Amino acid sequence: MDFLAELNPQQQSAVMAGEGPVLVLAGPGSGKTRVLTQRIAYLIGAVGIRPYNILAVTFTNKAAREMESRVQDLLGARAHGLTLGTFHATCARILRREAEHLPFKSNFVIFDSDDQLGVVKQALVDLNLDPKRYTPQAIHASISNAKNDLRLPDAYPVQTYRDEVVKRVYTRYQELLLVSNGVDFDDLLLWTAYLLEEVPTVREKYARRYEHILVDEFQDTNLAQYTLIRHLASVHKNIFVVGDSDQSIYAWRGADYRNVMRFEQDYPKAQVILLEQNYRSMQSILNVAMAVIDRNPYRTVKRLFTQRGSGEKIVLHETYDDREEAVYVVDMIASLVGRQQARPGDFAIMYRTNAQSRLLEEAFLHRNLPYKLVGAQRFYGRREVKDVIAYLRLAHNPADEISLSRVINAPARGIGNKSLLALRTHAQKIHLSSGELLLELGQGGGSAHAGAFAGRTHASLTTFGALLAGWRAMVAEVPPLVLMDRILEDVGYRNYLDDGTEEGRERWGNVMELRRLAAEYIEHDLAAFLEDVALVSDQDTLEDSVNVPTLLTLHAAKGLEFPVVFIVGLNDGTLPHVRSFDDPEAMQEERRLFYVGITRAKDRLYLVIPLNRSAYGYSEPTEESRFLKDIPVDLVEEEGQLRRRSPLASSYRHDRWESPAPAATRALQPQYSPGSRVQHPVWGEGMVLSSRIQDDDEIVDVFFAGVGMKRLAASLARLQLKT
DNA sequence: ATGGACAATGTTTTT
DNA sequence: CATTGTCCAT
Repeated sequence: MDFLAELNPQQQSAVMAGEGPVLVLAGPGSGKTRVLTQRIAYLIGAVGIRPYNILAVTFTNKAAREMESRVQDLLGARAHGLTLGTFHATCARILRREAEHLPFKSNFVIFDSDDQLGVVKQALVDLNLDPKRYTPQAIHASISNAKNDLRLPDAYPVQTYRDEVVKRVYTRYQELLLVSNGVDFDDLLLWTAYLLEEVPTVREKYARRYEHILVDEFQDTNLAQYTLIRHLASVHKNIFVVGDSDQSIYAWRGADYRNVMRFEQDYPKAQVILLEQNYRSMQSILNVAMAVIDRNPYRTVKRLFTQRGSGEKIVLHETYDDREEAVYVVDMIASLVGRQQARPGDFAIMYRTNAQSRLLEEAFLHRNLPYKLVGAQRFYGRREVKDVIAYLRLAHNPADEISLSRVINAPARGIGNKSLLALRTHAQKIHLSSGELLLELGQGGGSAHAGAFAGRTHASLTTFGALLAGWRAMVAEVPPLVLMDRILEDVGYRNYLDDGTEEGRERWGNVMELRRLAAEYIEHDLAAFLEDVALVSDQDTLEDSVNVPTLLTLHAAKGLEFPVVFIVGLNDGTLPHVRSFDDPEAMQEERRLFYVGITRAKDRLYLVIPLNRSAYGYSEPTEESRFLKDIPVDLVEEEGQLRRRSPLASSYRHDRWESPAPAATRALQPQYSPGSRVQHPVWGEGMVLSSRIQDDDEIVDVFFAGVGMKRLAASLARLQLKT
């Protein structure tokens, strides 16, 4: 196969590795997607493995699509039958097929994060717990962590009283999901792992089928994912994983890069292949990246090198505040585009938190320049979009209580909280779900339950039930689009949204956008549409055909590359985020996040530091990101000196374990604290108002009676502390 | 049952 | 500050 000639020796040995487990440690830009796709092509084209017997898993749909199209390019129709998809989608498919072994039916719905929060709230209500004391988000995070660790409610470890509470909520939460015939994201993995573990016939079936398994972004797997892969590979043991611990940025979601080490333990005979050559970035960018990541302890050092050339210095730019930062970025882009040094689509602007996109968007809008923003919930999180999806979900699976309560009164049709509660109570009494009871009412079987509801309530419920029954009958007969149109028509959704205001028109526009997406599902049914909609990731919404700058979080940037990258908001508290300060592990992850951002850049990199940051409407001075201090000064070009910069590392040093802590150990402790009394040779006795360490000295503000406030350097002013 | 007004409360990252 | 939720008046 001639395509092998285009690979370097390491890539070749990965692509053509023989049977057995293989671990590929791939630095950024080292062509790992290429290796994965070429290996699939090699297995099919040269080894003669049937596509049907190969499984390749990724984390995002975008990555899956990318691989799919590259495999297509290499093999064309010969690739037909290959299983290639995200972890979640692959698991969903297995679960639908094997539902008979599971506590839900194969038309289960997938609850998104909003729904999940709703279920937690409901569980709190059911258990009479105060949501003020136990915030649903925090409880949900604990539940999610447990699931990622493969712990069902019964096995939830209880050490504190809070654990006890979480355990009860978790139990109720699972009950509620099952009643609705629903699963959450974590369940997709959890149930699949459980299925493969507990049902040997099923495990055998899949493990026999998948002669070769390939896993992308292996460092981001959690225990559930690791376990299910292990089971799937249990017969043939041909498991080929690609990852980079330095790019592990999802620990908060249960990902454990130690799975890389676990892999080496579980498969001691695994071949390990290191890909270090970078095909993406200029050397200057790689040097900065290495300077930053080398400060992390306990890592395999990778020497990133490229043949692309040394490249320009990285630009470090300070601005007065985040407003000005946004203006600077947009101006710079406009000017580079104006001078024809780059195309608008070459730029990406990356930030730590989503909230930071706002000022940037405003700056673009202000200059009337287009941009695109990565973020799915910007669309799928909209009320109107969620409503329409909920209608479809309800038609698909009437047991879905969450969707039911969402749409039963939107638009208002006289079924308020009271009526809904009555419906639920009565349904429970006769062992039906609310949706099933509604259907029964709608199909004319209403008289049997007439006594259960007040006249008006009964009428409204019956009317809605009849609508639902009509949609339900259509589900199997017509494409999703037709059903959707019928629903919109039946409930008068357009009138409900379009109130003549700009906002109303926009909302209806969003519904039409969803309609366009549904229109693509002709071959595939409603179930497929709902599943895809539930499993879209932020990255998936990225449209790369449009030639405009991209705004995205550092997390969303993983796996992407851009000619020119701006990383903004480089101050302590934002890039290492405050919430990571007291946790060394989290701190290391912040550093990796910065590293991921840096290594997205192909040609030029701009690091922007706002000296003041507005939070809650107020502007506050900030310190620059501590990570910047690790960048050797000769690698950067500084701009916008609004204040004296603290020195960057004077040269590149390889003392990875000697953390940049010397600054802290050398740092002086303040000798004077506010309120203490001091004696000055000239001004007499005074009281210390404040004191701070600056450079190598202590600066003390002292108030002297009859003299006023004086600012003194402790080393010069012969102050004496009075006891 | 519905909608408006005010209060509280909160900001990490997302399949 | 901006969103979200809760309470109250219609």
